[in-house]
Amino acid sequence: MNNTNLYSCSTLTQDSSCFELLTHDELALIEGNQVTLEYKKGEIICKQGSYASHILVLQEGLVKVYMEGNPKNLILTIMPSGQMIGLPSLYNGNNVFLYSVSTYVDSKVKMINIDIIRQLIQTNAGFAARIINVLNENTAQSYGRFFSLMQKQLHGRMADILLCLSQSIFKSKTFNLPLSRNDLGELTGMSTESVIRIIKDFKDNGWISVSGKTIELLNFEKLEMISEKG
Amino acid sequence: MNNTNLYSCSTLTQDSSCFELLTHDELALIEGNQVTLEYKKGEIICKQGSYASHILVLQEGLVKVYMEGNPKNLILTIMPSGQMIGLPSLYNGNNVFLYSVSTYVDSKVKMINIDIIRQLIQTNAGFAARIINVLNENTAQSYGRFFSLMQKQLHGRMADILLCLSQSIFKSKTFNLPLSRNDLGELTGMSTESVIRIIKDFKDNGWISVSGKTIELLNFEKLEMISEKG
DNA sequence: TAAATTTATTGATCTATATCAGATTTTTTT
DNA sequence: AAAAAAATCTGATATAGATCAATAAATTTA
Repeated sequence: MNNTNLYSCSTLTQDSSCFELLTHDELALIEGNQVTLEYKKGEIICKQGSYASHILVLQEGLVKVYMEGNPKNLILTIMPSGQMIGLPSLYNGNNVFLYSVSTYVDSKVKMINIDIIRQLIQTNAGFAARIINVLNENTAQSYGRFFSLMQKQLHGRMADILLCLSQSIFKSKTFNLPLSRNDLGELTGMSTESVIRIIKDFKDNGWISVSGKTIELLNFEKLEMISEKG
Repeated sequence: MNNTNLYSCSTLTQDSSCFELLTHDELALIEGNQVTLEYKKGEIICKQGSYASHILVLQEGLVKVYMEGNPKNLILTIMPSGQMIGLPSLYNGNNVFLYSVSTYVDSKVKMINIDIIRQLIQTNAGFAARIINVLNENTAQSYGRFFSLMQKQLHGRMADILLCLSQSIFKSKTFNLPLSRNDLGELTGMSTESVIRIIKDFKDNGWISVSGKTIELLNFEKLEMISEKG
């Protein structure tokens, strides 16, 4: 079975492609019912449980999408720019955000009135089809993570996340990671201490190198093997 | 936060409501590109990784939707009749089933050509909107389960599943459960032995009664408390 | 620049839950 | 109905990974 999607921490598509199919008038409708806001690093863009009046489009930045738990949260996904956030709230049953979203770096977010999006879905089938694609890509990604978190042990889960960060988010084998060890724990479902021990272990084995916030993947094959074996 | 959705093992909506919005011609198109098959208890309806040529509509029966793992599978959801299965494969990136589906009881499944569904989505925006609703309901459900499995201990997870089976699937506090202890383990992410021990524990405390395949929930408040506390 | 706070790290200990092995019971097959 | 196979149950043991506690390093604030 093709495993490439299975360790994803994020999706790949630039979701703004949804808007390509809109007419001039429809785009104008969106422009008239939208605000673009700037958020500083660490700020909360939307809060789980709050009324979802808008769909978010991340124009610039990097955010985490997470469910709030006590004492630990669960990070569902990391999203780079281009992604749409909050689509599950289109469903009338969840007129509330299923998750919270906060920024890792300074970010720019376009917030589009959710009723306008609902209206466009009802009138422009091509647009609706694109939205379905985005939702399905997210579903595929989240099942992959679900499986990874439920069935693999710490090393496999950490390998999954490192590979995904490299391949899907930063698209480079070296990247500057604005996540804390605690965040990595909430992403991989392990304690902060375990994150530290496993990263140290990968480092001691020469599979990655770490200096400050910069991580470099030195041995992809080995990491993929660890991901595979669980 | 409202927690009622969070322990769901399944969704609630009768998804066939999607088809209400189709015209006579569109329904005829579906009828012409569909087969209805009967499956015996325990048979596999679709296999993870196989080419997804059809969307499934469960007409009668009860199935499990699961990801195959070694040595244990992960049951994503239990689906009663009325539900559509395989929608994530509408996304061109996954023209393959993300999961396997097999029956718990004799079942009847309508299999609709996936290209016809794709076509209807492109031409009938109301239909597309209904599909989006179904996808979003599934997403809400799967995030709830994700959270439950990742953050709760055995007792909380078992309470979640029992409450969900009672409320969403069987809609009765007494139900005949065609799942084995092993299946319950794959649903709650625990070993078969742990399933047995926790059920025994619930029984010894008088919160449920078990005889043969029949389970009765005797103390909802207590089970909800256990689900809440994790 | 110093003080305060947050984050990262390490080692020691603990515990929830898996694993294993064997005994019953139930179901299926012959 | 007997035999075989599968599922359930129980107790004993093992272990992956959490938790705890204390230190060190890095940020932030004053």
